[in-house]
Amino acid sequence: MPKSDAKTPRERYRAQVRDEIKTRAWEQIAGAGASALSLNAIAKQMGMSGPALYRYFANRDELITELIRDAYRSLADRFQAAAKAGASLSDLARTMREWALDDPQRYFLVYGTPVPGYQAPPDTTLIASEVMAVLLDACEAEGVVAEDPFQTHIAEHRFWAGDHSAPPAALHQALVLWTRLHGVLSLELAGHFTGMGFDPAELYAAETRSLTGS
Amino acid sequence: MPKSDAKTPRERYRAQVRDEIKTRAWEQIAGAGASALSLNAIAKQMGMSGPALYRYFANRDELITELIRDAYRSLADRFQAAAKAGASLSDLARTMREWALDDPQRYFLVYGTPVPGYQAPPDTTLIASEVMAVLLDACEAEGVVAEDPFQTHIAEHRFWAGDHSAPPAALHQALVLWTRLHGVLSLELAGHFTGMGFDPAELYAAETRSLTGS
DNA sequence: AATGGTTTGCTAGACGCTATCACCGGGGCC
DNA sequence: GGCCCCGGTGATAGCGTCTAGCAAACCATT
Repeated sequence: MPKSDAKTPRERYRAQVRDEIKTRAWEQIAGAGASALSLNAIAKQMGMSGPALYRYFANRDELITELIRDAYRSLADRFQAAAKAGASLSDLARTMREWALDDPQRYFLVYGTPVPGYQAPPDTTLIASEVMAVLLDACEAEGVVAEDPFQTHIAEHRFWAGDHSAPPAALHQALVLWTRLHGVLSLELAGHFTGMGFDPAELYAAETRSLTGS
Repeated sequence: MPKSDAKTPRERYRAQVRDEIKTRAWEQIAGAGASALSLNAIAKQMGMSGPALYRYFANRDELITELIRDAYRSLADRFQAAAKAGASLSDLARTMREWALDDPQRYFLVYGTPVPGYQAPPDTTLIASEVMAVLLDACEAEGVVAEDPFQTHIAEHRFWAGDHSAPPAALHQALVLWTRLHGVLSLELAGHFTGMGFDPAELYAAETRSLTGS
């Protein structure tokens, strides 16, 4: 985490301040959502006055973009760590849910409502493909999705899978895993299940079973 | 749509102005998202000056809440109309997607990232249960979900289904239909499929098939 | 037709936010 | 030591929500 590659002491200090700004930003976001992020408030919390922050981040968008990048990165890291530890498909599903529940606002920063004008920087889509690669590996190993006409379509449009060797059924399985888990998670985190009475974890587990054969 | 139940001409004018405000609000939201909604800008567009709007809506939150209510209502209306026309499960799924694609920001207003502090007014959850009731009817008629331990859990927590007579498997089917469709839709509308190459409609159709048996 | 209360819209302004400017002071570097 | 640049400050502009106070229009009643 320190990432202090020891260049000039100047740059170390700079990186340290940037990190603290991001930490405070996460605290604010966790409390009131990304839309309520106030650079002024962060500066005041850190004991310095408004414009000083702009020495470290050009504007609000750049800070948020950085936070999004970090969020993506943390998801990819967890996935790759799980994969390295020999995680099964249902382990990956569990990992996904734990990551989401750890910090719902972080989840929403990645998968939530986009700002119409906003364009994700290319490196985040690259990180997203790392996540997808882990999923593809696992699906190739233990996929159980049924045959479907969609698989002929996906076989002809497998650009997004890069040079991964997974068969069409595995591509289908990875997409479906992604969308189904996201469907349950996002509705749960958005609070659409509150007051309905059942346990979202059970539904999530059921969806996981439907994709792994228990 | 007019809803002009002819009371005093005063109230008719008032309702008319409120409607125009909401119309402009929808235009703004469609263009730049709900977070960019500016009451000032709406007022200027309508040829009146800022604070005059506050004669019609107490504050920004009240306006947005009203928009959310309208959005919910439009979804419920479409679903009930489809049901009255004898729609099948896959017809309902198609209805859902059309409603979402009609106005993505309207979809996000209902199902998107929530503001942490915000509490939905009770009548919106009531409208949500209308939607669910239509889904339950259809699932009871032609559900095909596999047996799963989740169904014993949902049988003991069927509070959300009200006094609907659907068996546990149908409850399960309705939930899964909802979450799976939402999973594909929200990722599609948020742009997470752009650049991947395949057609989201095909994936949506595949998910629909997985829940209706072609 | 005149009157009085209500409703509506206006301007002025308080306050917070992002963002940018010119202007210092102190620490690193030769 | 002397230079310079980096990081900080206050001032300022612009936009946002929202309150307060005032003039005019409206409506119902007498």
